[in-house]
Amino acid sequence: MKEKNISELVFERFSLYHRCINKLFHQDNKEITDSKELSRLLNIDPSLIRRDLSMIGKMGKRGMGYSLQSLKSGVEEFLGKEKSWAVAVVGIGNLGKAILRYLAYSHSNYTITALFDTDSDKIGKEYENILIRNFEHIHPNENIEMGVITAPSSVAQKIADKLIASGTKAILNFAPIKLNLPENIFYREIDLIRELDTLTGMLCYYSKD
Amino acid sequence: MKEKNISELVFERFSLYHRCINKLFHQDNKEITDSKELSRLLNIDPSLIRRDLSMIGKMGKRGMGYSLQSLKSGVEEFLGKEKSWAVAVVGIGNLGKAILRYLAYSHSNYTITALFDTDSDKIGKEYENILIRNFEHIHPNENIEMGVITAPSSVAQKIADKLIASGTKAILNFAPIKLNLPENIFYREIDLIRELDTLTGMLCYYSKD
DNA sequence: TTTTGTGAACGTGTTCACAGCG
DNA sequence: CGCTGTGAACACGTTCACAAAA
Repeated sequence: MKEKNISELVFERFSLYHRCINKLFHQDNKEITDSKELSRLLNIDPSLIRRDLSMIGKMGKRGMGYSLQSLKSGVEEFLGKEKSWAVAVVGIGNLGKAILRYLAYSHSNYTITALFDTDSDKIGKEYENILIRNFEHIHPNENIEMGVITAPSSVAQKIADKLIASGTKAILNFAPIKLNLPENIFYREIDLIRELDTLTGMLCYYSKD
Repeated sequence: MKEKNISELVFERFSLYHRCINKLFHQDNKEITDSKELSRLLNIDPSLIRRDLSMIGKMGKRGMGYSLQSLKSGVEEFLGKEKSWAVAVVGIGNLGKAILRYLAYSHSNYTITALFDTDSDKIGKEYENILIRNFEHIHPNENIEMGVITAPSSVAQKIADKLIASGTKAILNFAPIKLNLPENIFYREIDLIRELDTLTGMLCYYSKD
């Protein structure tokens, strides 16, 4: 695909860098930072931070650190934060509403442009001034850039297929089921039970004897 | 702490194994499976599955595969699924409600035993027959085994401190902020913006040229 | 001197390949 | 023979340690 392969872990950390840099710059009114400070704030090894940041160009000045101004713009360019992304939420239960409201009120670069559901009781209603539509009618050229699936597992695959048919290239799935997706779709999943199971598993294993 | 260190990744996969084994056993009424079948269903390399499963004892029969019955009980014991875990949810907004209802209706081994909030408008109300209490009054001996923080970042640290003071040993945090926690607390976090940022970052990076 | 940027070392997690057992 | 269980090889991610630059 491209010159250098970058792992998902790097993008995840960049999201943390982005949040941290913004806090230092806008809240604390700082002008510069260094890998040691970021390390302390994020609990990430300073040399890993330097390695990550060096991927977006030689951002730092030796002996000085990083200019927050230029670091911010570098990171924002890398993460695509200079543009607003059109997000569709499919499944307007409590979780869908939580995400909708969260994105609506925290000023992020994500804009909910469409809501869908499978439930005819919900279809036709509005939520936060956005009409809830039948997910069967997701049509091509919707310009959905990211789809968030918050519907039950039983319909998750159908929803994913519809989204992909409409041109969506990235999916965040909260349904606890393995989706069959083409290779070129970017995909992440969040699975509440898996998180809880991981915690209890560790509790059990590391607590006895 | 113990004889062999097991990575979080292993516990995460065991959660997937658990779900998959239950489907094969109870839904498909199968009696046996093998690493190849599990691999196909979960997209995990069969030798990794065998390695994982071998951690809970020699579960399989060479030439045959695994008895779903005994695999199920082995996995459930490993993940602590034989007992019910007392979960408190702190922050009863849409997200807290989503989790509460999800856990209430999907029969899992997690039971919400307490709800807390910081907002006096919500305190005193009930949700799904559970009283919402002031998080300041989380008291010792609550017997909260896991705490789920769905409150805003600004109060997340205070909540974590209260939970830990009451004896909670595991925390799942949805607030996008680094918590300071003692070493002996098991911790996971879910960060919506980080997930979206990771997707957009990959979209940007791998789509141009 | 301070802090970056990065090759090299290290550690962790996954896959290979096959011996061992049913 | 078929499939598990597992050492050995490999791949990937992180940390070390230091030369280079401000």
